[in-house]
Amino acid sequence: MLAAERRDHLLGLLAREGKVVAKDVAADLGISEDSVRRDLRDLAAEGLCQRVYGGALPVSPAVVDYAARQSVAQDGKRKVASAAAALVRPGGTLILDGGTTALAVAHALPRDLACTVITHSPTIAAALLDHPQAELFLLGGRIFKHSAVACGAAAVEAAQNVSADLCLLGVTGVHPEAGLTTGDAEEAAMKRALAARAADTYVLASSEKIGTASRFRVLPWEKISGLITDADPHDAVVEQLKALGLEVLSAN
Amino acid sequence: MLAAERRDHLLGLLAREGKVVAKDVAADLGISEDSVRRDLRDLAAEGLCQRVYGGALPVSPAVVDYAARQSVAQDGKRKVASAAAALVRPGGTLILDGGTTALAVAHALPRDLACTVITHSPTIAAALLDHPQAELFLLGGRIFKHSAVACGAAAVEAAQNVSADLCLLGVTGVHPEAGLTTGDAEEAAMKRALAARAADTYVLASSEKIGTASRFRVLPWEKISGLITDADPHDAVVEQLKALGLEVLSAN
DNA sequence: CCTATTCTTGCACGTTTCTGCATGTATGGT
DNA sequence: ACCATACATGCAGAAACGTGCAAGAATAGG
Repeated sequence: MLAAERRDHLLGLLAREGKVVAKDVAADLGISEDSVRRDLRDLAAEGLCQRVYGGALPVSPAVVDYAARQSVAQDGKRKVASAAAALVRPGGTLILDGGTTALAVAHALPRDLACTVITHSPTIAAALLDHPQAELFLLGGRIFKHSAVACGAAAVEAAQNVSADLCLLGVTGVHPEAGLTTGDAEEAAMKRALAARAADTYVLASSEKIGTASRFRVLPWEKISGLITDADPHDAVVEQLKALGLEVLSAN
Repeated sequence: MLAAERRDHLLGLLAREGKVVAKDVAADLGISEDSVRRDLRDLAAEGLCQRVYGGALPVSPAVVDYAARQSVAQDGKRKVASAAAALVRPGGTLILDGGTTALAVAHALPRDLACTVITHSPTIAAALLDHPQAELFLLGGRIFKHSAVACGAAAVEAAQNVSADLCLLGVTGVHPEAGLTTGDAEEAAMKRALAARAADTYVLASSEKIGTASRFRVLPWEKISGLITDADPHDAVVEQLKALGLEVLSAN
């Protein structure tokens, strides 16, 4: 029995029966309950199920679909996400960008944290629906399919009407010379609009983004408060960034 | 029996029957009354029910509506949804309301239909992400957790800037005298705003909604083009609606 | 091809959480 | 005022949980 088989089996059960009981599955498949629990824990960490005492329940289909397609669960992203989640203060207002790293942040937020979350990503909004204390505000606009977020003039305009303590921004490239970059001009504009509405802006970038550049500049270094990454603090590029005066928070 | 299942069962009872009697539930599920009381206490602490001597009552129509919608996923909605999906013309613009019936419509739309979909539901937006030919426009605003849609002043305002050929509206009650109703005032206002922006508005109502009324009026009969339901066309209430001049499309 | 390392899996242990019962108290009806 | 029922609390057994550990499998490196 391969681990991937177990995972599929569990996801199948969740889809077909709406629940999974750890004990039953263990008996059915002839494996230990510990393995089932471990699998469920991992699936829950990826946002593919909701862990409950005794087993697990499905999360909303939209979230599952999306999370299954993207690999939210890469270790680097998870580390960055929990470091970022630690910056969110109870009662504060948070602007959360789209993208898988930001989605990981949403999953890393404590379930009963009382805060306001502003986002242009329907996926992130869906992921936070079960946070009873969280106030959600969705920025509307034309949906860009490849990144599944609202962008464009309407979204940027909607962003003008909010303000927040903290903005967590995902980018696809962090390069000492090219700066913070992303692959789409509309997305870059949207990120700029979001960052402009927060007192502090931190950029999330798992290690593979460090030292790379995409096509469109998002922001100059001066506009951001810091960078959160799991890259080695003594990495050459990271050292360069620090030399530019950038605060680098290590997520490890 | 998982704790979460008991919770769902209780919420379902609250929604369907409007009350829960601790003793009866304990007998039905074969668990102790103490467990039921504990669950009800927890639900009340989360604001999902109102604890009374001997059991519990629903706290607000909106919550009840949502819990009920969560628990049911029946055939009727699918029938209504595919009948509604057939109204959508290629190249057209569709306003899709939130709610599970509307979500079913989203799933019923052909995968490569070229059309523009405007919605205030992040869930529906997420469901349509894999329709490559569909243009999506999301109306933003404060997210109402109970129904997982954007409502409130910002959302209504955003709706003013769109227009469409067709609006498909879900409601929780269709009653000859009370009209089209739903459980939450903000949702009702949002639905009104959506309907006002479309040339044609059709109301989706699976059979169990027919003849029932919720607390808030959405629209008068004159404002809608027709009703799509899987109820028996010779049902007494349906006949009454037809007598009012309403076009009733049978989904079967 | 062999060895070292990492990963996975199941087991054992201590800890936490749940659940039903028993007791005493509070509530509502008669 | 009385009684039946519902309630809160404490308790104990059971179930589920997390963690550390060791044996085996898979992988990487020589």
